[in-house]
Amino acid sequence: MTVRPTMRDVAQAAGVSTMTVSRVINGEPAVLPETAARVERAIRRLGYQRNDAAWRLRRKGQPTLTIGLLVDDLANPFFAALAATVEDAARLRNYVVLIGSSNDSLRREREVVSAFCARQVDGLIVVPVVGSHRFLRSQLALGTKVVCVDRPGNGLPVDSVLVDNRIAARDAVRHLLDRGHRRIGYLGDRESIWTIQQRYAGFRDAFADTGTEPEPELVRHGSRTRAAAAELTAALLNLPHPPTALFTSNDLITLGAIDALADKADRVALIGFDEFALADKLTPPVTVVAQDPAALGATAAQLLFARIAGDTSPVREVILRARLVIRGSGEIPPPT
Amino acid sequence: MTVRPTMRDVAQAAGVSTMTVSRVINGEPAVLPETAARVERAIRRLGYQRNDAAWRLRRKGQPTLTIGLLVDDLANPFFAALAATVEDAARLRNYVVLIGSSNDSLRREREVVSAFCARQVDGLIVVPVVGSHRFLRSQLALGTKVVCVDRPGNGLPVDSVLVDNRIAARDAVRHLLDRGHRRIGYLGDRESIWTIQQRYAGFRDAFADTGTEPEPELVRHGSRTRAAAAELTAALLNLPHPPTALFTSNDLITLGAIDALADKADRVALIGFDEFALADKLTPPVTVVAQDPAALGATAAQLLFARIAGDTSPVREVILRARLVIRGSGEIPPPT
DNA sequence: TTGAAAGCGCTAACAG
DNA sequence: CTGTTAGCGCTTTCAA
Repeated sequence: MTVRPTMRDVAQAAGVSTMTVSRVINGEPAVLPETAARVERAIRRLGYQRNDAAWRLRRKGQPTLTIGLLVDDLANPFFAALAATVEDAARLRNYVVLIGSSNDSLRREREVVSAFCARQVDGLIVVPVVGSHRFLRSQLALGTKVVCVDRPGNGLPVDSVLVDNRIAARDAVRHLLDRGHRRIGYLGDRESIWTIQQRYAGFRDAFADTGTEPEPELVRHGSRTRAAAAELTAALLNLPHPPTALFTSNDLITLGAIDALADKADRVALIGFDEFALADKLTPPVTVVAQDPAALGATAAQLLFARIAGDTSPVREVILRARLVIRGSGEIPPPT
Repeated sequence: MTVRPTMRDVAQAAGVSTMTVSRVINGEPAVLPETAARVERAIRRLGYQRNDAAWRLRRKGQPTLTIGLLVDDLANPFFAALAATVEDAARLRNYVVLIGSSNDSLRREREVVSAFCARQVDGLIVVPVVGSHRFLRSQLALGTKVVCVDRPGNGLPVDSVLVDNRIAARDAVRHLLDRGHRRIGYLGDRESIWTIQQRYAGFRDAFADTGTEPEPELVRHGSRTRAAAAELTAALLNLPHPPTALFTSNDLITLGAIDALADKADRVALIGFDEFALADKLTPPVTVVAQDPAALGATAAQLLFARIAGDTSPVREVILRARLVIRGSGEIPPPT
């Protein structure tokens, strides 16, 4: 609980003025090597460290070399992978990363982003919750750079990095339709989430392309956990006229569906959105729509640091492609 | 790129002194409601936000309400889960979290921790790399609270939260020995990592308990990736006299071993350290030694915030238990 | 109830 | 090469 020594303490100990200490610390050449050595000894002896707050106060406009990253849920491997690449990109540029999870709550998003901004982050990478982002807008006006990732910024004039969720979902469902499935179950997360909306739209698109419509009783929205998804899946499978195939709207829900399928896994087709570890090792191996969270994070970081470096080009929207990884579960034919 | 308005701008706009603005901002009662209202209007109009650096400079000793969290690799689900609970615990206390990965490099650990300390974090939760932590020690002296998690602090006088790796590994290997296995392969991560050392020691303990020793040719250290682990596993399986069982020292390595086992999975027993998603869905389901990363994170956060709040009790070491989750792969008998 | 002056720890600008 | 002065944006102290 020692008091941090100040520059004055160092100056006194070295018998010089604070200016000289400042010069030594900032590596300015105009100091006699002998003096510099004396100062450095004093610094070491006292364990002096520059007071960052005072430094930034004086040399203002200096970046804090800190960015904020707000994801939906850090415990989700998808966001963890995204966060890890952002952190990598940041460290390469001598930046550190403040991290937070919104858990899909606008209130929490606002709280966390405000806390980040109070610490004067130079930029923010945000997986935005649906809703109004007035507070983000005011931060933008103050010069904080913002990039949205995974979901668009809902009217916010900022760069964003997205995945072609709708097309990828459509292609996946078309893959099932092509194999003769008609009764395809849809298992979705909360409808308020943009990516989920897109994937559901793609699900409907695939049907529309064939001039048909999904069976309403096979569409289940709103499962937020693996267990909830398992329950909804079980309910679908227990229908008098159950689905012959399932499309699940994210990794957690895919896991829940797998839980519920159990010994029916080789009879009901399944395509899940999101790659997950060991998908290739299950029986049958699981066909998925694979996104690349690392690419999302890396691209977002690249855009953000370009803006921080002064890039003032028009707002960009980068769309990354997801790809269908065919493994077996999606190729199970409907019963004849 | 607007310049942030200062308190003086607000004071000017409201026709008062900066002191009055300061009082309004800090909610001091001694301000005429009418004046306060005028000031508040000006604040809103200019989009004023208090300059945190200046504030902390003046009211010194104020906490930054920021902690740093350094894990080995954020992309690893184990550390992601740990990080998520730390972040939760922090937010409950109005704290934000700076995050970083060391990737098992002492240099990176030092760089990241230094960067955190330069931002005056109130505390650090660290998964320490092996080696000397002199720089951490100097931070400790300056009053920064530190808690080590997952691995001990190597002589650092700080609280730590660990898992009984050695005992858990011994029990797992004993489980294999009890079922008649003698040729048990060991697949390890880098030996420099404390947890890995402990698990290897437990592996040897189990043999020692039966008065035997592991087969040296079946022990392979140093695989740092899933692919490397798969290669080493394949090499073991291709020996003239291959192992009848495998013990893998963490999740990544377990996955690699599973890759390599492929169609031999129902003939070679396997117990892996670390739980992983879908372990129960593989064929055969995988017996694991399960740790609880959320409990590690929560406990570490609890200890850290207690210290930050002024707890000066003697250094504590909390040991959490890992437990053997029996699923099938670990119960495959040796060929007769 | 409000304001003026001083100073937190540091550095820019100028002297010497 | 080194020191002095002033002031970053804010709050403390004291006076009005």
